[in-house]
Amino acid sequence: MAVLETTKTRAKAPAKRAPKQLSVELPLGQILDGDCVEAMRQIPSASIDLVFADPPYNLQLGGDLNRPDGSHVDAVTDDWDKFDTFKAYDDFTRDWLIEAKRILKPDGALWVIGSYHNIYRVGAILQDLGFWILNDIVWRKSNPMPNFRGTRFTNAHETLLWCSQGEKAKYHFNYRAMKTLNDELQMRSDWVLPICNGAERLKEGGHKVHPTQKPESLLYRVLLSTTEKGDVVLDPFFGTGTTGAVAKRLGREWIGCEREGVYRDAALKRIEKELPLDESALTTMQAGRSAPKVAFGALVENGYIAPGTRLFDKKRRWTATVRADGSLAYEKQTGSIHGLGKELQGAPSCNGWTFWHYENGGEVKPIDAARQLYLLAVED
Amino acid sequence: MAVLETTKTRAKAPAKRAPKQLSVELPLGQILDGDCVEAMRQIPSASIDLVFADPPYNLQLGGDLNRPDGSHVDAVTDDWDKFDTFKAYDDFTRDWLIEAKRILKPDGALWVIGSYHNIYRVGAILQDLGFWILNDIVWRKSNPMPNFRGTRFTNAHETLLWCSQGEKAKYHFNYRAMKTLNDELQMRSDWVLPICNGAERLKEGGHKVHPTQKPESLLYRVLLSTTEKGDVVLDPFFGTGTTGAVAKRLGREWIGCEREGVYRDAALKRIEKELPLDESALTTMQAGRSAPKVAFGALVENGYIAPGTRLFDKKRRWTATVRADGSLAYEKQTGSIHGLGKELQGAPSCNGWTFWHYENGGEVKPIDAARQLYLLAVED
DNA sequence: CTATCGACTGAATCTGGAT
DNA sequence: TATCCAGATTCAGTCGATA
Repeated sequence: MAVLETTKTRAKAPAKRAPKQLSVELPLGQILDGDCVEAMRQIPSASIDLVFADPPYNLQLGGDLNRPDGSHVDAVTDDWDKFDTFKAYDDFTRDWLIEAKRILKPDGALWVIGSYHNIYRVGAILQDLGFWILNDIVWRKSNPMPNFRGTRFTNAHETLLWCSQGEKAKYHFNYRAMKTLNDELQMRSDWVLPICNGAERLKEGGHKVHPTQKPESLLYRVLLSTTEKGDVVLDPFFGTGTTGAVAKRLGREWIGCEREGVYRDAALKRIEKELPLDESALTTMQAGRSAPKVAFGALVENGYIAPGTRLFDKKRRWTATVRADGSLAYEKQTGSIHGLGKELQGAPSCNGWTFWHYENGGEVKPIDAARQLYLLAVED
Repeated sequence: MAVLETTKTRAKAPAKRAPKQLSVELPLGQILDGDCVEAMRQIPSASIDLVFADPPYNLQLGGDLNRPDGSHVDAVTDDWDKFDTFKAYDDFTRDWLIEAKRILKPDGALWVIGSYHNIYRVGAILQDLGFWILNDIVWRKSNPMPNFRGTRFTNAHETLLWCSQGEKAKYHFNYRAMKTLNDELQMRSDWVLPICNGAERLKEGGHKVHPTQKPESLLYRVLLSTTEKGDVVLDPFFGTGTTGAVAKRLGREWIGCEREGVYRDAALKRIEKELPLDESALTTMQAGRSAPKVAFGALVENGYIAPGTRLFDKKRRWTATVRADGSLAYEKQTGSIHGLGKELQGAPSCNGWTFWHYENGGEVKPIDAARQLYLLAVED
């Protein structure tokens, strides 16, 4: 058993919310054998940063399914995916969600993935348990299996739910990292990713080891968006360990629960081979991630904006003067770049970085341009 | 009140399932005043082909929200979207779903649209009531409102559930029309459509009449995919009548329920102005809609494949002869293009159109190529 | 007449730390 | 718990005015 210091410095996690210097033993980098509810009972309360769950889908497939060319579709018919009634599936779902909620930190988060067969039940139950849905994410499959019989729309997506511990609970979202990943546009709730096949798909003797292996790109985005380096991620339905593999690569700690020995063996072998990204790659992500909190005063201190500089709004309705401490003065009013802009406009809020402009070499630029220059210099 | 003959000839509806020559009075082309559950009680059982419902989402919004430029976001704050608890919302949902199920024909279908705030509750409840989810459809908005605070993923989609009356119930799906609409690819479960704005958005004195008016393109696809001309469509949350307008355009009958007089008035005015597509346009759709069950015999009859032509599989394991009635002969075996292909391969099924090939001008082509030529000629 | 620019808007569960 | 205040934050599209 590894020993984990659960208290970490995290941007949005105030010290009062985190357990104080509580050393707890967590089975990091291990796959717990047996039923996931039993396994999770071994985990201390409020010790996990993220739970990612890919529970059985409760697929109610009828007879065999064949493609138009006669070949057989290898459907999910494993015993672990059989539930007699909605009631049985609901009970099962409630049980594991209750344990997941207990082991999560107050600012931890839950992800669940499912299809229309089960996700509506899972979603309603987790809301009943107090989880607060932050987004539902659509994984739009770029290469889904067609509907061979032409009886319905091609089932081309699956759904993920991202939840905090409750309505008022804190949570972590790496907004910048996601925006960067999406070519400087906000990341949307629909993600286009291919299904897991090719070299990534684990096979044994020509057959896929697990019927519903998830693509690593999916876990990559989940972990990058809602965890920090060093966070502990638990997957109650570990399967062949996609969560563990990506966690290891991204420098996150992981714990799995899995009943099937075949899956556990395959997962351990797979994760063993996985190499963590080196520090520099992770740091680059970190830089993209953390908010560039620059005080305007820092620009003045460092000579990017000289005291006495005249700042004005786009329409030059107001012209203010920069003071040595980084505050602005307009007639008798003074304040921060944000506060003064807000006052003058009578607006509920104002982003001073884009509101105020200055002249530089005959060019008019928002002061945000100076901030960018400063950031570039500081990051080197 | 109009009088409707509920028995119609419909491809997949066997006579035994439809009520026998039962004449019932339905308020076609009318908006029923008042609560939708009360209103639906006036509708006879098993008389409606399709229910499309856009219920309140129970958004549970907090305080005000401003855009980064300081402008105010006009949120949905109407009373009709306010529920005290999940329990209250669930009760409301169960009530209208029970009535919807009663008035639907045995082979009728239900569509519901919602967001993550409500759709998981709606989905679980309709499953509990025996509705059978056929697909969940993701409406991916091409122009959603951004997440102004950078706190979550852009909420860029809404979800629709398409359900039959039960696991074994029949339903209608215009596979061909959807495939045609999607450039000859199977229509997928994710639809990219813009939100409703511009000239389509109903306004009164510069303000939107309804806060959540749905785009007509969405209803167009719903009605075209799962109803026939002349079907009766009921919308329990009629609002400003998008369902009615599109139904009228597509030659479907419609019934609405709506409590708010302002919405009712706007809807009636709007639908009044709507013009039905003329018969020829609808017939063209009809042609696209019904399965292109081109009998292989028709190709033979019309000279696209001559009797006596030798057909063979790709690997030329078998070579069969086309007979005058469109059947094939291989040694002592005969059968349809599909049946014989299946027999020879010992496969559970076979698509004869792609299995069998013929030579034409030195080129080897699947007989599906001949079918395409035939379809092109017939459609003119 | 066209091109450009600015204002406006859409089902949104939309901050956080210090006092 | 309530209040205050510093700081951070938007995409696609329509429409009308201006050049």
